[in-house]
Amino acid sequence: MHKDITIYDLARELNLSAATISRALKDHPAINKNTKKRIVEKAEELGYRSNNFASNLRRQKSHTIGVMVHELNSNFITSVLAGIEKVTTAANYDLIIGHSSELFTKEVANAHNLFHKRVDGLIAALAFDTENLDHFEPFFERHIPVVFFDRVEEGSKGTKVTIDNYKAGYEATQHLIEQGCKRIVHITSNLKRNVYAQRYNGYVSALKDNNIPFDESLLFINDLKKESCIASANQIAAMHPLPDGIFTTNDLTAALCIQVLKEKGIKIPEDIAVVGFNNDTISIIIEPKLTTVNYPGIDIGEVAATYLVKQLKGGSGTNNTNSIVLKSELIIRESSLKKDKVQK
Amino acid sequence: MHKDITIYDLARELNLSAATISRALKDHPAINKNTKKRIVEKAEELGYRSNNFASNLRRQKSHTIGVMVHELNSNFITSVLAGIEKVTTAANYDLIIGHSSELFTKEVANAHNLFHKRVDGLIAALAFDTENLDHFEPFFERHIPVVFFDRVEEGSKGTKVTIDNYKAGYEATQHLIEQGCKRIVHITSNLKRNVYAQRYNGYVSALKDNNIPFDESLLFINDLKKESCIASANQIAAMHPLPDGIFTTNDLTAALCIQVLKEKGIKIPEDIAVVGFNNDTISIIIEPKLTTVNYPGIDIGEVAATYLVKQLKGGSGTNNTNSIVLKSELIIRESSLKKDKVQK
DNA sequence: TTTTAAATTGCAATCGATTGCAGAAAAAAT
DNA sequence: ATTTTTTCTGCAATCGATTGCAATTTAAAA
Repeated sequence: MHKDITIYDLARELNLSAATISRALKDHPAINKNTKKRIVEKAEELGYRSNNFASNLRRQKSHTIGVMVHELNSNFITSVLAGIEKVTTAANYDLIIGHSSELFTKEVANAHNLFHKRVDGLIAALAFDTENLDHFEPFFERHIPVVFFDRVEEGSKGTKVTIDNYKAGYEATQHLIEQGCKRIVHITSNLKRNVYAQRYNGYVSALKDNNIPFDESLLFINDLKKESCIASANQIAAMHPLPDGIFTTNDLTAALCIQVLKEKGIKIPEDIAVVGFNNDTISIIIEPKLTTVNYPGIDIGEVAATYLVKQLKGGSGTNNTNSIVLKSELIIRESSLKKDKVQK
Repeated sequence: MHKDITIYDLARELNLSAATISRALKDHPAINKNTKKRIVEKAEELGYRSNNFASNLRRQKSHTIGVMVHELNSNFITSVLAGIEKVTTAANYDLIIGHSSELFTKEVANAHNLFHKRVDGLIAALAFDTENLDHFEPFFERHIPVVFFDRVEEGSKGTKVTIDNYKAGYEATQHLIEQGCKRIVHITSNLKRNVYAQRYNGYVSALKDNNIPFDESLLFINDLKKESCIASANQIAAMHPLPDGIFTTNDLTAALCIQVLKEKGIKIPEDIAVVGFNNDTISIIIEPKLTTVNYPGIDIGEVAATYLVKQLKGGSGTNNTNSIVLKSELIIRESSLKKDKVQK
């Protein structure tokens, strides 16, 4: 059985004090260069690994950032994680990732767990059915900085990093209108979630600005699960007159709609033009390729992490309630082009 | 600023010793029931949270399991994670997830990090281009149990949880042959990785058993990146005579092939039947829907975690080199059905 | 009532790294 | 040669929970 080497072992070997070892290993300026070198070499030789628990206990810092996401299986989320990782790695923070599978209860459990783990800061996107932010209170109380992204609660404490979902929704709808659509379905979800609410608002505004009356029967709100989306698609296919455009709040929904509608002999985009949201992989697999809103996950992650790290290092006022809005863009592909031909 | 409550605070409040508090909170049998109740209530009241660092330091255990995966954005991996999570949560272990983005260097860094974090055990799938397992040596040396899944190194130490990739490859190929295919392409990757090698072996065996000569020009080995797969698909489309079947080692590759081939006017499955691997979401989005091998991620995760937890609790010999093989199955959809009509 | 056994609780050391302060040694200034 | 600085190192307490062993109290047995 391997025995772990501690700074005391190194101290004994080198006839120095543990204090000196400790300082040398963190490159403390007060330690002589030669001494430092000897220590580092010895540590290497004996395979020393510092004990985080001891260090964290003493310093009352975990040097760890908690990340709470609702799912892992989307381009968007993995991109966000990549962005976060890039920044936190550079800043020498560790990550603990918890995912809620879109369940409020699990989100609460994750929050408790990360709190218990004493993360120094938190980056979080809310679950689908999160009803309140009570589980974040312990963090707020102790001034542990929290940065929300994507799914955000408007009035809450903490920093928020989002895109302009209103604008994205407006542009998607406007694009459909420009393609000649007059009866545009919007499939979305729980309007309590900011992302859906704002995209919806954008959709409504675009209609209004183009003098198209809002028709409640064209609004579909479901839980975005596969079965629900297929059901919605079937409903749409059965409508008279048929809608001529669909704007969905994510790509899988759009893809499923396209699939169902095509099976019923409805032509995409000729009969119905479709616009999704997120720019996931399936948007280029589905046929026709999906017009969608590119949601820049990497940037979101980087910005959120950068901001959090800044707060952690700066030790500044942590209860500031900033909002950071990044740019998104409509990517136009075949699924919505009624008029122009696609540029290959 | 909130001050953290410690067992000493509780001890003072209740006129007890810290030892008693500690024991009561972990439900030690030697503590009187009433005392226990008082302590638990007080802890609740004051918002006590135990300090993991102190506990881990003292017990020399992190009560944490490290998970190393190559990617997060596949059905398979997220299913595995779900399976792992289910088991470890029940057994009261925490998880730290590291993903290598398929990079050997990052896998090494993750291993070091998890080692440094002193995980009690490890569950890992190798990265695409992992060349050796030296980075796992520190775990082996210290008898920290390691369970590999999916991407595995045949002769290595540690437990391995896989499916019978040979059989899966054989069945996929056999299915294509039964559909009348004679010139079957296999698109795969680095044959040093067990999963690819075994599927390839299954493919070769099935050909042999059906007296179809192996044709090297039908074997495509690439890095499975989007561009490479598209390139391969283009090559395939240009072949004379055209192949009549394709068996790919993952679903995205299959989907991209279908897309490219369809664009060239090649009919799927009439001209070329296609079988993928994994049963990712895109397999039902692509048109025609993709025949594929269902890779039971949840089961893999559960089995791997269960085995690891057993080792951790049991404290048994940890260097045993077991192999666990789970069942997989071919899911037949439209993309490969040349003969029979699809059952809707 | 005394003795023995069982049930509770406390003492004190331990895990390993960190850090304020003091002290020693070396270098620079007078 | 002495004083003043500067550089470097060590002492010892601290972070909070755990646990072997001893001590005390209470219950059961004799």
